[in-house]
Amino acid sequence: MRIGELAERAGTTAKTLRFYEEQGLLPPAERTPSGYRDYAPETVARIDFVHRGQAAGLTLAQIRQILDIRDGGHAPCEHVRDLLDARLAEIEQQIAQLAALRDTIAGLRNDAAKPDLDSCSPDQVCRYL
Amino acid sequence: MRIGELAERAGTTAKTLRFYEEQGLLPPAERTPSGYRDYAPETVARIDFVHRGQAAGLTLAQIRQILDIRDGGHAPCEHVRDLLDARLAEIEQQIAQLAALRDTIAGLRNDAAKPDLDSCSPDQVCRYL
DNA sequence: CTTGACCTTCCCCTGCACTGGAAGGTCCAG
DNA sequence: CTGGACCTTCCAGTGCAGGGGAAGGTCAAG
Repeated sequence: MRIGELAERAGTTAKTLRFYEEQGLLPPAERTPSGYRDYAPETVARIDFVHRGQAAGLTLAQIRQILDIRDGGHAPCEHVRDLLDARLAEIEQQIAQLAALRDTIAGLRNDAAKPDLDSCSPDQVCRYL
Repeated sequence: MRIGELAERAGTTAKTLRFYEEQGLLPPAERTPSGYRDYAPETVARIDFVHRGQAAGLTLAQIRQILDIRDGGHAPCEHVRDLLDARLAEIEQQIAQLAALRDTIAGLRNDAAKPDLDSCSPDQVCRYL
């Protein structure tokens, strides 16, 4: 299978697949005599795994780590569990930060709606901020 | 006031202030005869405004728009209100996406804890993903 | 007179995950 | 044999908000 077909089957682009190879997410592809990359059908599953990892919010570098462990013949379970736990903690923190930001902005927005603040003071940039 | 002092007073770095000038957030500074930038004390307030805008999650480009309007002699209130409203909507969406991602990951993590999945299947990369 | 702190411009680098485009090679149908 | 679809490598850029560091000018203290 050539790179274009693989890309289509895996729902991505040829450009991205070359990038993945460069980043070590895909092993260097076999080549036809004329130099075209030639992929085994199973490669689709590997790309799907990359996509699932991305859907879980992992970076390509983290996904690469998992694949490296697996390619080394080991089970990456513990590592993956740690990564997922770390992501969970990060996400909770991000949500908390965004919630705080939302409250801040909502407060600014509210203050601005007060009737006694109808005029903009000329010596400040903006009464909203 | 020279750039180093201004940076310290405003809680930032000289490098960043030159960057802000380049980006149009600060007007081109006055220069001493020897070419040093020379700032009026009020400049601190402008930089503080930039920081408040950032704290509200606005990009430098958006903050620049506000400053441009104000520098043009108009009140940027409506524009700022629209920006804040847009930010609020964005934040809500980001929170919702993160919450969904959190649930996804927590689900994966949970599945992995099931006792009947103790062994990693050798034909998949990882049972967690 | 020299040292050291400060300033100037200039260009490149960071992280993340790609994307665009140029110049050229290959393959198959008509 | 020609056209077009596909492939190759390599270089460069995207967005965001700066940071690093070189090469050189300026200023006040000792």
